Amino acid sequence: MAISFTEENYLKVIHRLSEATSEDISTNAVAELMQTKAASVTDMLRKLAEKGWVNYQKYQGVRLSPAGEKIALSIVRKHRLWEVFLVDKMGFNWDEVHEIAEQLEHIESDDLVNKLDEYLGFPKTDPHGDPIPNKEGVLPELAYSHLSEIKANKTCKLMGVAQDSAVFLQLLTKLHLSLGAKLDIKEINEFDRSIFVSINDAEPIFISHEVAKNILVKILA
Amino acid sequence: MAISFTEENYLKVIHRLSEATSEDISTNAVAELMQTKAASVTDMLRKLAEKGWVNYQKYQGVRLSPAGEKIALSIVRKHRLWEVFLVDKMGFNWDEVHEIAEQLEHIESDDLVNKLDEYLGFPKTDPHGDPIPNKEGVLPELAYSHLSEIKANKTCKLMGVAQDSAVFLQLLTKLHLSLGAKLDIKEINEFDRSIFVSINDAEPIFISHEVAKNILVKILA
DNA sequence: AATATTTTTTAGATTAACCTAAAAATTTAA
DNA sequence: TTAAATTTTTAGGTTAATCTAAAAAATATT
Repeated sequence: MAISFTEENYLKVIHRLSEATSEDISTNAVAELMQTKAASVTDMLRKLAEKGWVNYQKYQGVRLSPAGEKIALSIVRKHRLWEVFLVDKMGFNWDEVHEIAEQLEHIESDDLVNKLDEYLGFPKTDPHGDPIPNKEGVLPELAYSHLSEIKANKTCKLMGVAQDSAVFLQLLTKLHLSLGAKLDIKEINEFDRSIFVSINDAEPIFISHEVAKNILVKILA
Repeated sequence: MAISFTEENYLKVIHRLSEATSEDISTNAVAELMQTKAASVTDMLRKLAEKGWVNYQKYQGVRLSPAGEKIALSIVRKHRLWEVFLVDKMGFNWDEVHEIAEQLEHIESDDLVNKLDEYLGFPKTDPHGDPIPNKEGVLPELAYSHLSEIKANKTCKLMGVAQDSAVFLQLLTKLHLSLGAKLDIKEINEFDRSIFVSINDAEPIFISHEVAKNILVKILA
């Protein structure tokens, strides 16, 4: 069935919200991420339900149907593969690729997506550490922790970020925090939960709790 | 000023029609290429004129303004660069790339286009031999002849095609006619202007006038 | 439990891009 | 040079996606 860019974006947003909770997604939550009004969302949810991509009962919130989930995952797959392309092949920085990938994710050609996947060497994650669904829509489950939850004196590896905003990513870059970096938690300050951390064995630096919350790591030791 | 995909497609079509003639372009000609009705075209031409991208007086036909020409050339540039990418990097055949490039040509990022250009080695032509405008919108002028106009006993090189349809390109592939092939015109048949031509010194084959009309060549000797 | 607040939906408009049918202008032909 | 044919435009509608304002339902508070 034909699908518009707008419909794809709604499914993507509902998918994103669903990852964070097992509850039904509220109209307002969708409206906020779609940068539109609740009334517009109501209209669209009815339409998506008619097409069989979401389960929606008025006043009850919405969730993706299996068909809708499949579409959402294919968009996520395309978005993340294009991000890898933009960084690895085009030489963009990780904070520059989101908007372009938002456009590229709507290009329709299964053949192209799979060729791109192969060309990039079947990457498992995008430049922000987010997992890339495979051809069948299966998301590799990467159980990472938030840096803010790690105990002092632990060593871990920076595997991803919980936020793609350019300002956040640019801050990480300024702090020399990039994917794969080795992080030694030297000290956690009780006052505001800020931490001192050594990046790749360099002099420890100071990181706010807010930043640490958005950094995903794998514990090494 | 903001521009929609549809507006971009209209400008592209007007540009294409303008290349073939110095006359103003008729509403019907645009309608046919846009696969829409003349009434819709009239509406759009008025809008494009308001935005300053075309010069249009009712009943007088349309032509691109310098601003419109600039936009059209940037779309052509993107379309052709993406075609090179699809063939050279993704491994598509030349008859498979048009539809995908029709989508990719609307991706908006000057930065990406210029990085892509560099990544591809600043190609001068696309996989069909069509010239690629440079960053400034300047089209390298490639003065090619139609194979149908070449005299017997001449040698030439296949530089491009005058048509991108998949059926035509697939036929060329079956006949072993690909970009760069050396063509020796052995004989032109008076009956229907079909020709016998040897491709890369192989046994001469028979080619219809209709095919020859759509093949662009550079005369070697 | 009744009321107040918040959330969501409905009702009615708007805009872009399209359509059909009819009218007007232009071009072609007798 | 008038009439016929064609092309183009106008007039009036449709659909998708949005909006505002008001009504209805759900949730929270006293």
